[in-house]
Amino acid sequence: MLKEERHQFILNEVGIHNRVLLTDIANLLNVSVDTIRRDIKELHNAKQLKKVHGGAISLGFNNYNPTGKKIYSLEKKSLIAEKALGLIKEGQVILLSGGTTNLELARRLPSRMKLTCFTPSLPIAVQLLGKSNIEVIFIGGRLSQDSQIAIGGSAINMLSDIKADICFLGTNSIHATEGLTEFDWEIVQMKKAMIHSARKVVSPCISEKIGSLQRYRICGVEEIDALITELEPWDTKLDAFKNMNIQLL
Amino acid sequence: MLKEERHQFILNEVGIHNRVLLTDIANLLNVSVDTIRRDIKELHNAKQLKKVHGGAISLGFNNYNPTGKKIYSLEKKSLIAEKALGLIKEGQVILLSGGTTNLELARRLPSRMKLTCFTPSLPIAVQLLGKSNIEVIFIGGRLSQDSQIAIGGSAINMLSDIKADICFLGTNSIHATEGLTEFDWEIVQMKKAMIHSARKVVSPCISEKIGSLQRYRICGVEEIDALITELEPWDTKLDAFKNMNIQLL
DNA sequence: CAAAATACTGCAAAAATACGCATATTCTTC
DNA sequence: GAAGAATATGCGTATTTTTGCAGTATTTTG
Repeated sequence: MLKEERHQFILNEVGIHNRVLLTDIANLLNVSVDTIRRDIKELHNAKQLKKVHGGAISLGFNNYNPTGKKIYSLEKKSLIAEKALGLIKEGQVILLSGGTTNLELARRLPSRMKLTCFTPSLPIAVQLLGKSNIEVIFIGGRLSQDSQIAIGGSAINMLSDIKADICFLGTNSIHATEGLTEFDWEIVQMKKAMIHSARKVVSPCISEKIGSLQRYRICGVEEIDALITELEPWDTKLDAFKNMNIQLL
Repeated sequence: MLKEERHQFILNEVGIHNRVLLTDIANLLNVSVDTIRRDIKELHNAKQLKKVHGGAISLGFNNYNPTGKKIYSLEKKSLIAEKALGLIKEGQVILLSGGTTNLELARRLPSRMKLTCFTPSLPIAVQLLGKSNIEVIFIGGRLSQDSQIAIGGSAINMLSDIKADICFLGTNSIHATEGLTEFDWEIVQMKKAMIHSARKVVSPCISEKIGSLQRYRICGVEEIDALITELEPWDTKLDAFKNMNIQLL
């Protein structure tokens, strides 16, 4: 492995987690701690990150994201993505809908776990293609310009041939009694199809979206198996979902 | 093997994998490491890649530059793309295979002409999605990591439902008597299917690729309707194709 | 404060590189 | 064509870079 590659890897990790541990990287890349230490020292001198005792941290966390609001949302999505990772097991077939939360999840999929991923989302496919351990299958069809996912009969048709282990179904709105709703009719059709193409449906959803309502209905809350939010399990926002035979993470 | 060929090969590898190891390339091409070292040094000075200890890495690896892939042979490819544009008419359905030349073509598609584009190529789809006048339909399927296009039965199946007006079929090698050939078997199957999915097949091809030969055959030269190169029509390299009932641009 | 974890230093082996030079190949020029 | 120039390639050797290891110093933590 080239030194340059290690540098890229470290910077990427720092970019995602905002911090890295010396020993973790050394284990991950199968090189000695000293090597990583030297790498981090170089990157520190090049002002690409900040060296600290035991590892390194991102130096531009506040500088990179100008609006404090967005950081917050991104942090939530990171949290959700990390929780979602725990549901995935080696060798599984997973189905990823579009959305930024799922994109965060895709970025974090571990690079040593063999997986098969189906997705109709262009940005997610691009992200996943960068990982050599993941077999990516794109659900083809007409591409929607604003959501960047494939829609239409052809895509739904392709979905009908799939039975994935888990579907991560990003959603715009979730409501305890009204269920999951969407703004776009075509996307609703896609998501309905995706639900039928997986044994287990998990919905990653930041708390802002809880309780909101859109024009069209995808399904009831009882049709999904788990809801992942950034909240702690005892948060009152989740009360409405608590006796609904649905896993809350 | 010519030096230019090696340079192309190296740049291609870097383009695909973002990195190359000196020793790998030397083994692959059966030349000494010194030769490759010198090649990489030249390419480094020409700012086509970045030389590092042990190999080389892509220039745009860490800068977030999704569009500016690589500038290799760009002028030639631009010329070809411009010529290809002349074949496209308002309202047509076009089918674009993968490859950097087609990517250039996609980038140049006029933003006022209504078009429907089918493609199995991830980067091309991303490019086209930016243009609001174009309806993009992605040919889904298993994504090949190297070529970033969808391959396999599912993709070929989807192609069988299409009859486009023109197919722009990028090719790795074209030979007057041996026809179009490819390195990868799966991609050959895709391209065969694409030929059958269009009324007219046009092959954009930079002159370096003329006369070269790969492992597997896609089709004979007589099966394509036009060949677009960056050369002038009277160039002697094209002599072999001149009495073959094929349009030369 | 003491134990554990982490950092630094010097060193040696291995790998990669630079350089000079001999040989082979290609390109000119006549 | 053929001689000569220019370029490209491969090999041996000296030099530099990288990397892991061991010993010692420093920081963290309970």
